[in-house]
Amino acid sequence: MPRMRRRRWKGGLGQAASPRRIYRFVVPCLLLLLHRGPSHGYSLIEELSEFGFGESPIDPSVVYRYLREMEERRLVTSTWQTEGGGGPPRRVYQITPDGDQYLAWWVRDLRETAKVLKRFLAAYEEHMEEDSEHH
Amino acid sequence: MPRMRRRRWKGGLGQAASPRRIYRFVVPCLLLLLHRGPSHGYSLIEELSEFGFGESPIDPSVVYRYLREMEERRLVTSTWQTEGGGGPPRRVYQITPDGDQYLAWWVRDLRETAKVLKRFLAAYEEHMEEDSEHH
DNA sequence: TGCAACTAGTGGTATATTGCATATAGATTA
DNA sequence: TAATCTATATGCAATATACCACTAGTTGCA
Repeated sequence: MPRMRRRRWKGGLGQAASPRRIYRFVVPCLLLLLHRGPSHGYSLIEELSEFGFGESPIDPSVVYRYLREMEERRLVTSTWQTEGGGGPPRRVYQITPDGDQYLAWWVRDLRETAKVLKRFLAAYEEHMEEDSEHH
Repeated sequence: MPRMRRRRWKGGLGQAASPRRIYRFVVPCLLLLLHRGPSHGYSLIEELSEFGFGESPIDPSVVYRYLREMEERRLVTSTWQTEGGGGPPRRVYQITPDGDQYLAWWVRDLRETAKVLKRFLAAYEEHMEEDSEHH
């Protein structure tokens, strides 16, 4: 995969950055990918596009950092894989039971976040309708 | 309203903090409230609970600071209101056309964010179903 | 009179998160 | 052999956010 171009993060201004609008959203994405099966950093970065990190790609350094952090916290374990597909050695990550639990916690939190968002958008639409009635 | 107790913000760990999981989410909330009509800081803080800032209340200083920032950027204007309901003077904010546009931009972005979230949660559920089938 | 709620701030510190630049190195291909 | 792809990092600075402490004045009530 060719080197991805990164977009500068701008708080509220400029272009949309939807997946990045949520704090640490990469973390549950990585955990879900790993729940589906062991994988290594570089491949995870590609797989992340599934969750919207395609349009505004995430910096690889962020991914590698989170993976190391998760390993420290025992959410994942890793082993080096040298032989096999060729290419430089890869660090292959695997999710742990702690990681499973943490993922479940994230899902609960994101469901709440989704509700909050939905409520806001509904309030916006409702207000705008009323507003246009007495234009 | 009695003084609100604040909960400590913890990146990913600990209790949920759903509305705060979204970057600067207070900003569009304030703009929507002001789009419904002029209001002052203290009252806006209370009204924010409508958007989920009730369970994990936001620090008033954050709100006041955003209001000033928005005024600098001409998204809102303010006037002092001394007479009327009594009590100390209030700075009453009103949204500008620029503020309207900015709110609309936010809504577009949040709709994207909502989609991303929905996609993630769907992927989680789908995977978990499959997973439990070959338990 | 004194306290609580109303109202609007400022200042400062600590921590989190991200973005960018850069280093390193094996493998493949032109 | 040079470029490019694969792969994994680290360090640093900019930005964001949270939280705490403090000031300062008004009104109403027990």
